[in-house]
Amino acid sequence: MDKTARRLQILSEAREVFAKQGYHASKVDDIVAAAGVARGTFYLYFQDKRAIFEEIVDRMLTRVGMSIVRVDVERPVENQIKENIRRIVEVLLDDRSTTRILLSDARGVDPQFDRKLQAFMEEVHTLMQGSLEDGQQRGIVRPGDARIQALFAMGALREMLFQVVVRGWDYSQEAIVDELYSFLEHGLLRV
Amino acid sequence: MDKTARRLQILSEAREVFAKQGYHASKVDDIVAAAGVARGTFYLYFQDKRAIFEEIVDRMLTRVGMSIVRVDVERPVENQIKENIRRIVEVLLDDRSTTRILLSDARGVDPQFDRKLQAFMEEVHTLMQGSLEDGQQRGIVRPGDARIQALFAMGALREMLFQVVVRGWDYSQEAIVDELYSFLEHGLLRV
Amino acid sequence: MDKTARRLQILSEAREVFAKQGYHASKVDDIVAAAGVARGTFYLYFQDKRAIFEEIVDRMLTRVGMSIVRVDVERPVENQIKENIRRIVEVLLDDRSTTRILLSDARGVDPQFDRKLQAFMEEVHTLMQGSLEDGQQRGIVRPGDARIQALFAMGALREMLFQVVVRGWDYSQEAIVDELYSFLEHGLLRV
Amino acid sequence: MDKTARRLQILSEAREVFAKQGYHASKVDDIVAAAGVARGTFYLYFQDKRAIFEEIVDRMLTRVGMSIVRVDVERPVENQIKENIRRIVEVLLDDRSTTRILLSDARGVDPQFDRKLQAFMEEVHTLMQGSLEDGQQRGIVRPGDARIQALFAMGALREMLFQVVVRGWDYSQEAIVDELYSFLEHGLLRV
DNA sequence: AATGAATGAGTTTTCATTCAT
DNA sequence: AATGAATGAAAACTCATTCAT
Repeated sequence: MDKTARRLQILSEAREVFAKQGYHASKVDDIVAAAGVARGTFYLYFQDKRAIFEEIVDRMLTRVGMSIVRVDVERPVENQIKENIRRIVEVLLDDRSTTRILLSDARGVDPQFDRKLQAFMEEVHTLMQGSLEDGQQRGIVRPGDARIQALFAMGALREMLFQVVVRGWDYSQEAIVDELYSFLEHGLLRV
Repeated sequence: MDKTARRLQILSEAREVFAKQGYHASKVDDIVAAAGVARGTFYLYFQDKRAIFEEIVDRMLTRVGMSIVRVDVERPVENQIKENIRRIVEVLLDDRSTTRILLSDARGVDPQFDRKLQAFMEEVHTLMQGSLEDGQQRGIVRPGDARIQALFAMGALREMLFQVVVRGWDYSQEAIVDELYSFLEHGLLRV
Repeated sequence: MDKTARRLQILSEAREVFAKQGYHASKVDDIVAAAGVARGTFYLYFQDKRAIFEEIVDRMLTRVGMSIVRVDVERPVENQIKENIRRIVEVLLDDRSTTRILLSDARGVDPQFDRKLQAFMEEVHTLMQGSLEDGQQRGIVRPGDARIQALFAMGALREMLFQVVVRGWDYSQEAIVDELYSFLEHGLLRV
Repeated sequence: MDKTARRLQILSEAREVFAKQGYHASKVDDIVAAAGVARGTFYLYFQDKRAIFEEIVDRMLTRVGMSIVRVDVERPVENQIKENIRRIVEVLLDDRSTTRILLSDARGVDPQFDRKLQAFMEEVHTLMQGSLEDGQQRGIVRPGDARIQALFAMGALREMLFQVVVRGWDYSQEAIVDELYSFLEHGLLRV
């Protein structure tokens, strides 16, 4: 087994351990036991427990970040928004363990890590807010505080994914996207 | 200082410590230092670190739980929903430290605690889902999967409170309720 | 046993352990076993192993430093030099364990510690060199490179104390001082 | 590269590493990195870390030992003493890295090694003491405790070499020998 | 009731050494 | 002979909890 494969293997086992027990309850011993390697081997590939956790999360953040495409206001916006949601959901569902980590151990690992995560969320939020403001000018998005609109959309998505990934709700990617989009479209009250 | 007062004082200081640093980063030392009592004294009033954390959260969960009033389908529903949101937000904003704890250390304290928190959220969720289903039958709530509608509403509220309480966004209780209600009412796309 | 006493006790036991085994071979476990306390207790009083070692050495360096009195060139110099040697020897023989540490583990503990020790030795050296240069001007000290003269004197003293303290040579303080002084006075060849 | 050359190369690189960082701070990793060989290769040539260190020191001790010539009391003694000093200094300055090791990591590597070093020093010391006692009988050396005279001479030499090799003082071999000899001849006080 | 010194189980981390390739 | 991945024993250090005063 070459270095890269071994590294990925440990990373992958660590992901499962973190997903199952959470960051603090996961001991390096649990990880190496899961990976079937000696304790020292772990430190051959990763600086420490925090580093491997960070790498797991970073990889996912990068993938999520890349899945988001800036909305082109020259073209129809609705579909682009829906596509963005679809891609984000796809990436997150593709690696449910990491998504579980992301949604559960979001805070409390350590202050520096908290800041990094917050920065990412703010970046996504800003991106989304921009799209919504564009949409408002073009009359596609309802007027109002776009910052909050973006926030609510993220909250709804987050909660949905949490249920699916952590609680095991059985919804397909398409169903999730449709439900979310429909919610964003009409709200829930008829009035 | 009598027993009850001393107990509350430690509880209160612990709340601040947990709110600021999170559960794991908060050491019993930090708590007793903040409360100005000896380490041993802490254990006269609380079983252990987990117990005081749980009590802080439990009290809040109880208050939130009590603030929710079952929607009476015989009377106009909209206002009752809005009132429920208003009361929940009021309770949560009234004790921002605990709310911060609730929204940050949601998981990872220990498996038993995680389950308790989950149970509460599910209870609220079920309650809300019931109201929405009532509303759907009475034509007030848009048709659709009420379970998901409830979820989205909770996610939006949760995210909003997180920003206000953790990130320091400056919104009044009234503004929060209005924004949320308006979002629930119309969604964000105009279409 | 109050905090100060306990601290001193651990310090004292650590001194013996370091003196007997050297810094690197001395484990924190050895120290706490010698002191008859639990491992955690050690860390209650000292930051870490390096800190207690440094404190032991620092205390001695301070005492040695204070035992050195600047030579007053207005008064007869010989006696003052002899008195300085006497006092240094007295301090060092008074705590043979620490002296053993000082002469054995002089280097290799860690770079920062090495620098501190070197700085002290240079200070003593400079002081001595100054005295010798005064002495040369007053015709009491043989002409020559005072820097080297000071160095040789220190080397001779160091070696003598090493034998007495580490190898167990049986010389009284007075004998040591006399032998050293006599050596400084006449050298060893008759020519 | 044949076995002997490879062995010498590793030995030589290890010497530099030990000289720079001291025994304990030098990791096998540092040595193999410096030598440009794989970790396993190191163990093909040397039993363990202690063995290579010991060999480096042993070689030097052998050379120093061989450089010392027993003083022939039938011939003029002074020159023979000076020649001995000269040769010792020559050998030690010829390999400054090892000399640095010898003067710095004098103790603390491990008990057995400490004993070996001590044995060597005692041998040299005994040799020198013998010469001085001869010299005393022939009226060339000042009367007194020859054991201590030998010790002081060694201390002075040791300190001088330490400054030159570790602190970088710039003295030629000849200057070192002259200064030391002159010190041994007259001491430093005029009286 | 209160104190705070003491405890020691539990974790992380390092690094000399081995061994399959 | 050489490699370097893997090993695991050995240390250091933390901190929730206890208990004698």
